[in-house]
Amino acid sequence: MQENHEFSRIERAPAYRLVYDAIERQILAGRLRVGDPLPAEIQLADQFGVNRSTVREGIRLLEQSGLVERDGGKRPRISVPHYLDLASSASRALILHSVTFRELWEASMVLEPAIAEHAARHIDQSGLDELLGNLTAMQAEVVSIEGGKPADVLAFVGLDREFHEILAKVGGNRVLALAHEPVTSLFIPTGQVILPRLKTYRRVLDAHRYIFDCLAAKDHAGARSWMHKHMDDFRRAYELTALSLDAPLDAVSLSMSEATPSMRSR
Amino acid sequence: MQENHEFSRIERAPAYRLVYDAIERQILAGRLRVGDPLPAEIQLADQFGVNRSTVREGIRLLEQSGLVERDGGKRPRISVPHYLDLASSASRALILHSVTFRELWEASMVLEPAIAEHAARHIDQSGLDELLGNLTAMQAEVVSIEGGKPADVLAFVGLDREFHEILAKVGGNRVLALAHEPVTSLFIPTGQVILPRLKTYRRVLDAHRYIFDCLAAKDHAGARSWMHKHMDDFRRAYELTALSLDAPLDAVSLSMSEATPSMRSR
DNA sequence: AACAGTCCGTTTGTCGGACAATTGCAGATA
DNA sequence: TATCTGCAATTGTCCGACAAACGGACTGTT
Repeated sequence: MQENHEFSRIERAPAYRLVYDAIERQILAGRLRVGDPLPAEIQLADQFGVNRSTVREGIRLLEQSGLVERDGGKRPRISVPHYLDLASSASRALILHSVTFRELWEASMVLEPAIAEHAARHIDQSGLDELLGNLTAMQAEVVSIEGGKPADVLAFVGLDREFHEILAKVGGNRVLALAHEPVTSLFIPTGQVILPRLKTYRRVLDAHRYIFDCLAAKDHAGARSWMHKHMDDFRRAYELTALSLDAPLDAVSLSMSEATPSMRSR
Repeated sequence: MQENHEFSRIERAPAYRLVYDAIERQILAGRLRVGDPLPAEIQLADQFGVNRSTVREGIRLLEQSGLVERDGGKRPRISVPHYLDLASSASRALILHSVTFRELWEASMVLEPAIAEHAARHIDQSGLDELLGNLTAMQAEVVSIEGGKPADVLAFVGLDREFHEILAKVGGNRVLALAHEPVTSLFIPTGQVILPRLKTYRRVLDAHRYIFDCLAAKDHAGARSWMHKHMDDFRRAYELTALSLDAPLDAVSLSMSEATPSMRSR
């Protein structure tokens, strides 16, 4: 006969994690505010009753989760995790999970047209100016390439990415922008492979221009529709390069995207 | 006249971050494979030529980024970041950025119908069974509530969330699932507030049932359409509770109701 | 008064060493 | 063979120490 005592699982988290949890709660509860410097390690150690080394390990967890930011040798400050950090983690995770191009493309067929539509509804003059700057830069690239110069693929895909990121930004919906960011990140290395082979530079530029025209005219249906075409083009190009839609994006893609430095500068 | 020397920013990363970078590269390059135990700290310290404490701080960074997993007191292992970890970071970030309910809802109007459509295209019998189990459990809840019992709101929203997560899973698109997860997470606390006030339990159940019927019939257009209605319902309910669409989601929603564990218990 | 240079306390980054608790494993035992 | 036992390896935590960098006060110059 057995006792029917039910013991709940004993959780014995290491002290450094408890430190992390405690500080995280203080931040989320607003008792430690964004921008404030973190208390000195030795003070935290005293308050928690643990060693400074233990506190430091807890702070590393905070640091990696984006809640604490060290700006040079200065005092670390409380901060809010930035989108781009999250997005790059997400991209890395997706690659490690062997996500296929098809999944990526399907997601972009959902997200990108919606983002274009949102952008058309909310864009203002400064957003249009920003897009226009991007378009003229890309135009210059295309003219240069068609003039016989060797294509600066890296610069081109950078502009491509920038166009889509501006769109996500001016839409004013940060949830969509966050969801969209990893998709863009993962498209970039693919674009680097496809563009030099198929030389569809002008085709990309034209698509961006059509979308821009719709945005300027506040034609959200048109923006959505053109973006849809633009994305579908990308899939066709991918297939034309004899790459399988269902092959996982391999680690090579990641190493290439790592080469492009984080856009987060300050 | 100015010299046009361009000095690139000097980056002086601390040693523990270099340790992190080095190990991360080894993992991404596949030289450290998922599931393998991490080399012993002292060995890493020897190889890198730094102190063990420094290595430990680097490992904390890996741990928080999900690349290393400690399973109880055992040797930490290489792992791939799991979706749910990323999603919870994303949710937290969105709340800290004071995202509004409107943004959340707009994103869900994009993602959820698309996910429902995908699910209708790809669902198999086991997925249907899983959904059916969820539906019957929710049905039991609703019957119990309508019978006069006090509503177990927590259990109900848990089932609600489960329904949507199953949908995202059976759709087979991990990019969409990942994008979807934070949205679901953030809807939950909102649901907890709305449901007891408006008592729309049966309405939710009915919507889920309609969606299920469409999935069973592989009617992807119907699934999309019903999900669209379901989401729109949610917005209306939100408005009926006199909450503003454009107020930021309160940080209270996120705060885990958990007492501060004692650090000195040792 | 505005400005630059200097000094000093504080804080972080890193080191070395130490020890208890736990895990994994190999050898001993029934 | 299956189980127990003891040892080595490893992690978590502590202690103490010191160089380097930062912030701020103080001083001297124009």
